[in-house]
Amino acid sequence: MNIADQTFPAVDSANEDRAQAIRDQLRDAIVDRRLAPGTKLSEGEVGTLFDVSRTVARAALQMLSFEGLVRTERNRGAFVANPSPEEARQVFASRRLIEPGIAIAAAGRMTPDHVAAFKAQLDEEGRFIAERGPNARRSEIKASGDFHLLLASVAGNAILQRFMEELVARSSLVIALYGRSGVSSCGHSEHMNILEALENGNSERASALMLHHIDHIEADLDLRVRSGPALRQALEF
Amino acid sequence: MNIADQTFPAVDSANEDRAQAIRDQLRDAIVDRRLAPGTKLSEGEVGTLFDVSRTVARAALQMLSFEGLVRTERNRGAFVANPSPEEARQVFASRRLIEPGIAIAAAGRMTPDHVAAFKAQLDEEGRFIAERGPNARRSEIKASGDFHLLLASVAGNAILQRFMEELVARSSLVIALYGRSGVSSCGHSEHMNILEALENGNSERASALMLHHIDHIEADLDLRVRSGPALRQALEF
DNA sequence: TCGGAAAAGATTGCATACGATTTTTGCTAG
DNA sequence: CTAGCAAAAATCGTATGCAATCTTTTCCGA
Repeated sequence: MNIADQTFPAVDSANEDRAQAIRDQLRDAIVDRRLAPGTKLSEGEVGTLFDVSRTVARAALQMLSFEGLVRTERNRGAFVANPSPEEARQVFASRRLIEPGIAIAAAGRMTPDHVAAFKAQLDEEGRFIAERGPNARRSEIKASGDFHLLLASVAGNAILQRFMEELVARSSLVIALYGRSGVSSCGHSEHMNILEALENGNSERASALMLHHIDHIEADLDLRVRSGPALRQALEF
Repeated sequence: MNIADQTFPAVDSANEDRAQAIRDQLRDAIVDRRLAPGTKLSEGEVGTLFDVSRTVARAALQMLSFEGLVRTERNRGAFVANPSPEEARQVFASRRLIEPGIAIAAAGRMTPDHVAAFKAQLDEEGRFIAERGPNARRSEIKASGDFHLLLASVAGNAILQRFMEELVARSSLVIALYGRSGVSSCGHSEHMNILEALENGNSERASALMLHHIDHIEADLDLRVRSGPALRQALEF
């Protein structure tokens, strides 16, 4: 897949930082799997696509590199990250550590508005599952991640929220690379159970359900190294 | 305090990214409190000090801004971060969530080499506590943070390790702003207790001790807003 | 035909230049 | 002497240019 095959909506929020807007667009594209792992993101190309100079494009790529979504090699350029199985395990180990705690924090802060937001989120999730086709599948993965991000925002800790954004984005990459298939519908019902526990203020149950949920997501991955890892890395795929 | 009052050793690791080297130097200076919260870090000044162009200096400042050590305002510049009490609470809430888990992971991976490294680390910590003067106090805070970073490295999760680096650095800022005084010697003995539990492979105890340790550090802070928060912010101090 | 070296091309790293925005300075009127 | 405004200085945001490095192509000899 080539980045030039993609189209990006114009960057509208003019007053804000342009680099940040470009980063957001690219991140969405990566998380949505419109940009496959390993895709080269050259500064010039990104700059041309978004109609900015290489300076700005470079800044956007640097941000993505900090988030672990892009890997940069000196004098070679930036590529959509290609997480190794080990990295994948670490992503999920981090989530197992953090998300149950986030669920507990969120359980203590749920308002009716929050509940409504979750319900809307889960509705959308359900719609995408009902649909078929690769496009719906992408949206489904995205929506599934958004549930976790919504939870993090309710928890009210900006630092953890930012970290979760990174972990969810990287999880999406990992699932793209190592996912088998039929996890998502199962994940949907788990999300609903978690919301139920949150509504009831049952933080312990929400936390436990979250832990199992993460385990289930990871269990759906096939983290065995496929060919020789050296070969795989040499071929950059 | 003015950044120009500081001196920075020359950037030696030539082949590596210069921006990264500058970031490391600046981070050390911030964590060591040689650069006080609120200090302006202008691109030009940083560039001149390290003998690079503004382009490189800007990249270094952008990195620090991602780590939360520097706050940048559009068209105004970069300043050493001035975390609010709320931010401070979030930093420690994050640490309470993560570090006990890191202690458990580390307990299962301790080798004799690790134990030796910890002993050396604690020795150094003890030396700085024995010394007096503001310089020793700085080193003491730094060494105390290094204990937590060493633990994170033993835990073997690169993602969590990077996150801990951020949290420890931000904690140092918070302590600079809101710390009372006599925590560190107490912290030293707690570190030794944690190491003992780690050596014995008693992960539960290490985890519990870590949690209490973080509570103690936070309890030593005075997070009441001093004057009107708006005024304080307006004065940028 | 194949292997390898050299040249051409592409891309990054970095410095510098210029317009835009903010901050400071200095002057004038009250 | 102070308030307010205008000009000057400083600083940032961004584009662009050049050298260094990497990649690809070309060409030549075996």
